[in-house]
Amino acid sequence: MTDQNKKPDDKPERQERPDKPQIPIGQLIKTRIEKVAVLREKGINPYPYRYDRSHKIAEALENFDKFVADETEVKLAGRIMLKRKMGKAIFADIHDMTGRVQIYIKIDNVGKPEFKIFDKLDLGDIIGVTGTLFTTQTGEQTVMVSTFEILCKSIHPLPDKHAGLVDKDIRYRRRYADLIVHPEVRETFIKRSQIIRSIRDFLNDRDFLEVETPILQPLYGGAMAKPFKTFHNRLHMDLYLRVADELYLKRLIVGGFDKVWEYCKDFRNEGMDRLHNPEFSMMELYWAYADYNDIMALVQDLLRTAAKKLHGGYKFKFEEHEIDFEPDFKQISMIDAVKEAIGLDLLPLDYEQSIEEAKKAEINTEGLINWGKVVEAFFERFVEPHLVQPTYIKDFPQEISPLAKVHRDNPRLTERFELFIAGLEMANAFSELNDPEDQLKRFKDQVKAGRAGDDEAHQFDEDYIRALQHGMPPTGGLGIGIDRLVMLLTDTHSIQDVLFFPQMKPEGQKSDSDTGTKD
RNA sequence: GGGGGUGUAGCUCAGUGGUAGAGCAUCUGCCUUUUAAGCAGAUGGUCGAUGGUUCGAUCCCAUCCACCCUCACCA
Repeated sequence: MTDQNKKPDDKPERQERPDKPQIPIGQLIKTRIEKVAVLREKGINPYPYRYDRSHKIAEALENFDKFVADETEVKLAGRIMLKRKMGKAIFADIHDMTGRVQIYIKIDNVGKPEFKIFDKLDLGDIIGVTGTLFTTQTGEQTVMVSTFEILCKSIHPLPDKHAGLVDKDIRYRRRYADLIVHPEVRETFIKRSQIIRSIRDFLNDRDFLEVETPILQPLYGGAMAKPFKTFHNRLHMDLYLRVADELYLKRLIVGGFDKVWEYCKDFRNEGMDRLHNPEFSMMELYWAYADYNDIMALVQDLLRTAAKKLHGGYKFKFEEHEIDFEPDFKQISMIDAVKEAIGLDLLPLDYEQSIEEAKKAEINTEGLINWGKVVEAFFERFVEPHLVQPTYIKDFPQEISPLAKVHRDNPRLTERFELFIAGLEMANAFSELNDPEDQLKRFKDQVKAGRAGDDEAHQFDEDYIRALQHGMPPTGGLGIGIDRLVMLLTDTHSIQDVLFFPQMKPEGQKSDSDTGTKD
């Protein structure tokens, strides 16, 4: 976290306190540490270097009949999740990334000393087993273990084997434990990876060049948002964590790259809730010689591709909705959408008239400093919550779209659209403003708005104007919120559940007087 | 920021104005095809923190901390 109050040469605070370890060394852990010592005394390394698996668990089970017939010896590895001792035999379940399998250890097969070692193993230990496959009397496919190796001794007990981890706070803080005991959580993140991969493949197929641009920026721009601020000691200057990649990517368009995109983390210093995390993932893309209509077609293609990859088709469930990507995504202008919803045409109104209408509609007019903001407020109030099936809302007012090109049919509007699905804002795109004179004027308007108290107004980026002066071809640009896309496609309600490590406050410390915790 | 809720064993949760309980996990026995294995016994807690009321507080009150839900504001 950056902190404006901190002096530049402050050293980062130490998080851990060695005298007070965060994990209490309870009796359970003590017992396990003693087991580690016992293993070492027996000449067994509890943390060996490698293990040659012959198969993943799922592979062994897929070939079960064949392997039984051939008496194929398999070598599997995984974490012990359940253990059932039957006197001189033990059943256990081991898990790897692909699945689970039951293993069977008999004293007759492994010998008494080895059997005793296995008997002392704990839930959570990682082992490798060698054996053949068979089916038990109750019909379960099982590995008859001939030998086993300890691959990692686990010291910290796992959460309850049935209930798992319930406390959301602990699940996010100890995601490793959450992932061990909740396969469905693992599944969500595998899907996340598949979605990102399908986007990457889609763009590669269309000759978009994947690039990287600065995260630390001397000026922040490309989105209406409050930034995180930090300080570079040697340069002795403030830097900002990017709120968007936009202005750098468009500089690359100026530089002659026709199609560029970046998969990136952006940072916004604003509220946190089920849709917002201070750092989040975006995909931004810029396409020379295209306009926002081309981008609409591209987005529809891209989302269909991702949905098909994940669901095998274009229909899927999200919360109580069935989302359908099959029909062409609906398009409607923001003005028309409001008109359709409440019968009010905002287009012919001037600012004062629009404010009057807003008051009549009981919209809070605080901060609505221009006509564009009023239009947006009407849209958010009366239209946005009802957008379930994919809908392009297009032609945003100019005042709230400082980087978008003026609409070819109406100078009050811009060629900009946002895509809404299931009430979520999924994408934001424009025909990019490439007229340096107009961009200069828009920046000046933003600076004015900033002085008037709009703390999300754009900064004036002189070098960006200079880049546009060199000439940027007509360009269509796009940003897609990846976390929200993953939420949509995995039917997940909260952004924290599609981020491995969502932002959390530091873990609670003992609030006694030994530390100056107040600051 | 407003409203509501929660915080008790490693995990999941009961409970009471007289300093605590269950299931799972752990430890010790018995059990060679079990599967949330079973049976018998045992260990384990400054009951979120600090103050107050009280003879006595885990319980009542106040403050604080953390988390969850929700409204508002923003992406």
